[in-house]
Amino acid sequence: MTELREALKSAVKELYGVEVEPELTRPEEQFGDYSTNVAMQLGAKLGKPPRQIAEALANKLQDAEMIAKTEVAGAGFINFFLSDKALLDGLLRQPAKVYDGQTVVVEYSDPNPFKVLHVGHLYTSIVGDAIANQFEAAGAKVARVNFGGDVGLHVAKTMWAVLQKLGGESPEKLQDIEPGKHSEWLTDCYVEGNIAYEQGADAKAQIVELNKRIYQITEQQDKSSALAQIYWTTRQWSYDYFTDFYKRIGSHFDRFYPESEAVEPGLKAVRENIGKVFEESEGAVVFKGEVHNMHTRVFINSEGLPTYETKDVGLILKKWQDYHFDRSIIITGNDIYEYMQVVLKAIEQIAPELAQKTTHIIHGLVKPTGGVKMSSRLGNIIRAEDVLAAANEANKQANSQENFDVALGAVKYAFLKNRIGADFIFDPTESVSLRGNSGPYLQYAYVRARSILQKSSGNYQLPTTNYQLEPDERSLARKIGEFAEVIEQATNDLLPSHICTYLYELAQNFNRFYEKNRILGDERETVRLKLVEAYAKVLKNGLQLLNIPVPEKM
RNA sequence: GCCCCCGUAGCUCAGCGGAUUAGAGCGCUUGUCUUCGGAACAAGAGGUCGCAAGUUCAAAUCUUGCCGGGGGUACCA
Repeated sequence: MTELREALKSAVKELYGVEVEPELTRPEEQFGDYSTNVAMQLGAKLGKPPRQIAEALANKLQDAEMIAKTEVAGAGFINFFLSDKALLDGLLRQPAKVYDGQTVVVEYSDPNPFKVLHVGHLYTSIVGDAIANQFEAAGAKVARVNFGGDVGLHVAKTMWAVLQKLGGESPEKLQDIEPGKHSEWLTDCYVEGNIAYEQGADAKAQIVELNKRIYQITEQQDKSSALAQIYWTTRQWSYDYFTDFYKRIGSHFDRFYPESEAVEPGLKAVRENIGKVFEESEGAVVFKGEVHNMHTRVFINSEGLPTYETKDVGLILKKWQDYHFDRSIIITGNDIYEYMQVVLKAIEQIAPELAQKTTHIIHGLVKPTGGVKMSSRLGNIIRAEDVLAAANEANKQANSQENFDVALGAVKYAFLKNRIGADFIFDPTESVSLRGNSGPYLQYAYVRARSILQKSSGNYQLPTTNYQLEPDERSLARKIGEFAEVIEQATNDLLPSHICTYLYELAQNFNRFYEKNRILGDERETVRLKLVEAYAKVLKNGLQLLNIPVPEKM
């Protein structure tokens, strides 16, 4: 509520000659629509009793057009009750475009080619989509990017098993693999290769050797040798599998950065800074973290190959080159927190402004319960698709309907409603319930609101003068009007969960209204329809920001 | 050992410096309505906000220590 904030600022200036940036919060409904604690802050500064200051300010603002009344409470809070007109005017306010004209790069999901997508990837994808959408709503030009290891030990492991299965470097034999089974086949190869690496000394040596050869293939852009043909073909299979999956969950990326592309810029930056930022130790190039109270990490290993650290350095430089971002967000699991701290510290010494513009968001673990299968064959991993399948199945059971939009909405909402950072438990049955705090509940809420509007005459214009809201209408209008602030807060805190909490509270508020008040056919139909319309719009808007499907019918 | 994250009702989680009574969902108890597609609604039981100090006019929220759980700690990512 910028007008109120401005009015408050100038009142403080006029009365006390001080500049303040007053804090406005949403108190409990009984205490008003907005509340401020400026009087307490000023009290300390001016050496006057806070309540006295509060009284003076409240008095001064009493007559503003948007204010119905003011109250002073407690130690010196000022509570503002908005006029009905101000409330209705604010109904469809949109979040402020604080990122207007800025470019924000959001990196998330980051699956490795040649491996399966697991729950963790699903989680970052969902969180990343929501955060990217929020920046867009705040006016930013957003680039959604995805980083993945198309080179490295896991690739060599997979490739080793691929060669075993093909009986040598025979690319033509890849045609025998059924197209629908490509990703599954590769996943099996990875598992086999991994076992071989850990168990057999010969295999291990071969895999290490293969690793170097694959680096060379990407470095020299070799597309013709037999191994290169196998590599590029299977790599493409993997990317196809990702693309299909993202399409299914409604994610899209502007750019995939394969690790192989980050190698060169990364190596260059690290090598140029040996002696300055990095140092040689035991045949490797390392970053000494101890001085910064961090871990020491290897950037170039004793084989002369870049580790993930160097590729991450290269990636940040590449992102900068491609986008000249004002802000860069990286979303990963929290197991990588300290690792990323080291990378960012190293970047800070190479290109300080890039580190300063970068924010690393970490999330916890998803722990699925009841009905989500774990693949023991793949090493007790929970695949992303297994989570979706479980939700779909739960939806069939509970709501006797098959609707992937509902299952997907259920999973997304269940993941997003938790504050990012801590681990949480995912229960498919609960996620899909039409009662309680769930995605389908909100989807259904929207469908029913639309249904009311469709049955109506379509006339929901407000009278232009002398309208007054009844208490229940007022309460609903107040809640609807919070939307923009909630979005702003969520973007500021990088917490989509705020949006979930709000949407659910909004739907509950509507329920209470709907239970007691007739809409269609009532003498107050037009005003009420106006509220329903705004409510439906806000629900849709909010769900879309979360990248949750918004069905018109269920 | 050192470092990071987490610890709020029986369960799953919000709240992350402000309001007499710390919230929601599920589960439990009682009541209401022949429902604009119950997405029900109303009332109730249930909490030493892990423990202990400190900072503050004000602490679940900030600081420190401890306890419990998870993660990281040189050539994996």
